[in-house]
Amino acid sequence: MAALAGVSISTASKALNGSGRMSEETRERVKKVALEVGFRPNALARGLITKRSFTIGLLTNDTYGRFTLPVMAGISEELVGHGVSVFLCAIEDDPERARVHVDAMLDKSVDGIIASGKRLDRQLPVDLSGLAVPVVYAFTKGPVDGVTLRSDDEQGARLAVRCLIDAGCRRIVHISGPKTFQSVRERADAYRATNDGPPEVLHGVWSEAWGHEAVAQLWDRGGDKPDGIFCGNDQIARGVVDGLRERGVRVPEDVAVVGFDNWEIVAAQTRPPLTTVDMNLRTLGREAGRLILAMSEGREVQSGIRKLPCSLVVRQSCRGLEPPV
Amino acid sequence: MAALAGVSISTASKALNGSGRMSEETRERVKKVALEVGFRPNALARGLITKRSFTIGLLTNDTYGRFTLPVMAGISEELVGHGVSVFLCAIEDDPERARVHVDAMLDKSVDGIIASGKRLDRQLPVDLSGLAVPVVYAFTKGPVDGVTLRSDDEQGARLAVRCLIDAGCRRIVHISGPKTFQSVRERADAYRATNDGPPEVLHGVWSEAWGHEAVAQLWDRGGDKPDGIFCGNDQIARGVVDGLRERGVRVPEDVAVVGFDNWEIVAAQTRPPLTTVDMNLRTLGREAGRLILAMSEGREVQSGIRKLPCSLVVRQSCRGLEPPV
DNA sequence: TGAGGGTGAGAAAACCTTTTCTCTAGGACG
DNA sequence: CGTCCTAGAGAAAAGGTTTTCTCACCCTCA
Repeated sequence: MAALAGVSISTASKALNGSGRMSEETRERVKKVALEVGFRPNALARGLITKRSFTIGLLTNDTYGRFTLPVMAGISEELVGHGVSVFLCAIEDDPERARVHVDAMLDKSVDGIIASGKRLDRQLPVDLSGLAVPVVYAFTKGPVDGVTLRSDDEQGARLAVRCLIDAGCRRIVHISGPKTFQSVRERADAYRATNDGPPEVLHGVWSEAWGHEAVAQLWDRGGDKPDGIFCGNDQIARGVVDGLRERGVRVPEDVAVVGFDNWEIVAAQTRPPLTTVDMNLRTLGREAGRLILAMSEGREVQSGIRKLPCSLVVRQSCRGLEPPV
Repeated sequence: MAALAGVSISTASKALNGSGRMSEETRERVKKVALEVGFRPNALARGLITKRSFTIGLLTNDTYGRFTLPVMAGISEELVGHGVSVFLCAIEDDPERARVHVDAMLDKSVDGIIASGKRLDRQLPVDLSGLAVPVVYAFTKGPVDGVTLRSDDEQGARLAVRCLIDAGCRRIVHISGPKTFQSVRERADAYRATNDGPPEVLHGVWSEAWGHEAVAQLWDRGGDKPDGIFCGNDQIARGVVDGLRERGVRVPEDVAVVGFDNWEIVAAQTRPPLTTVDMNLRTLGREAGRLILAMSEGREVQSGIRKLPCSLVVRQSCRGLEPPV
């Protein structure tokens, strides 16, 4: 113990924590010695008395980590500087597993829990309200009186449609996922509100195959072909782009395409690479971290839903405004 | 405190932990009361005295989580039943960040650290040897005297090549990633050893584009065309399959293709879906969990490298043996 | 009947901090 | 010269467990 190097345990503690009263000289001396011997206060003992463990839990049902991973990165980024570590608990959609994980976290007196998921309109299969610790819902549905963070899908969709319009598209079609998803409806609504031309929305599943098929539907029927396609996610967009290429339709010259999600592995590998909407999940994670920290420190945080803006990542499938010559 | 319901604190503790001496009746009574009042022993206090925090840290530099996520799932799956929670620390490749995370974990007295990564031949940018806690290296390079877990890439590659041979391929080419990767060399060696026909290995980068280009190289030159292609990973395989389809070559009828990684999002969405080698990372994670648990409990674990077998996931790009009629 | 042994259970120490309280000097002030 | 105040630092309690020690009691055996 660093106290061996001059002072009592209590004085040492106060010196290191900047509390208590003592001469500046004593304080400095203690700090110096602590540094020299590499003193590490035991977080368990500290937590026992301060009631703060500098630990939070992240609960998610997103198996692929497509959404959770960026969120996690943001949280961690925000919190590690405050000495807070994050428990990651992947509960598939199993209430039992969720319960076990939550119990384990509670046992460890986490300072807070962040619930995260893969859908904005589904709750995790576990009830987190009424827990003794604060909870933030990030990219998953929370209770009405909870603190919820989500992406602004309408704004993101507007971004996408505007990009197509700016690229000169006159007839834009929206190919999206199942209508049962709230985000699908929101994006479609924003599409309808932003689009100048005749609106047309095709619903299917979240797969490349559906993108293909949708293109087939559009091109095999008579009548006008679209010159711009706004896709509900990047997988669909990839299917669409592949489908178009196979038909000899050039992207973006003949038809411009915009995706949604900015899932690198899909968006960047598409030929041509996808222009797509990024939900800024990392930023969302940072914000979640900031909020849970505030709440765990007892600061009051306003409940309700916060929508964080999306941004557009311009690659080659839609270039938007031509650069001024 | 549950002790209010009958006995002293010490007796209660002993009753719940199955230690100490007391009548069976007392023990049962305490347990019953504890259950009724939902007694939760404080893990901090317990950890303070037992020197076990029931907490381990997972350190990874795998940003996409492609490898880490299954490993993590396995670890968690194995450990949650023992009441152990997992800190996930994503350090890009930043030694400074790694240091901070490791310090945070050490402060929290983790019972062990599992180091994980995205390459079998690269160490994490932080030195974990000489730490007071046990360390297991899972899917990343560890020190020679460390406990290391990895996939058996040679065996996996043999599986792939055999599948092609069984499908009747006479001329199999191996299209893989950069020669600087140890796994690339191992897979290539296994390919050469298993393949009957003339060996041909093409090295490039880990991308679909390279798969395309490799197909172009093979088909645009004169001479025999391969009838089987073993790819270094699924992204290359996807590029290859797409390239073949665009040339009107049928998969698997004309050319059978096998990938590596079983990265669902790529393998399952390819047309046709990829037959590919799965490294069983979840199992690897479970094993890592089992080992770190053993080590944290003081049980001796033999150091060295353990290779875990891969398995073949048969989809449609190579069907292997035709089913007996 | 008394000694010795075994059984059941509680007391208390220990784990490592933080925090509050107490104590000692020394200085200012009356 | 005595009193009061303050600065500086240590003593001790508290936090919730586990674990070792101790104690009381009853039973057995001589």
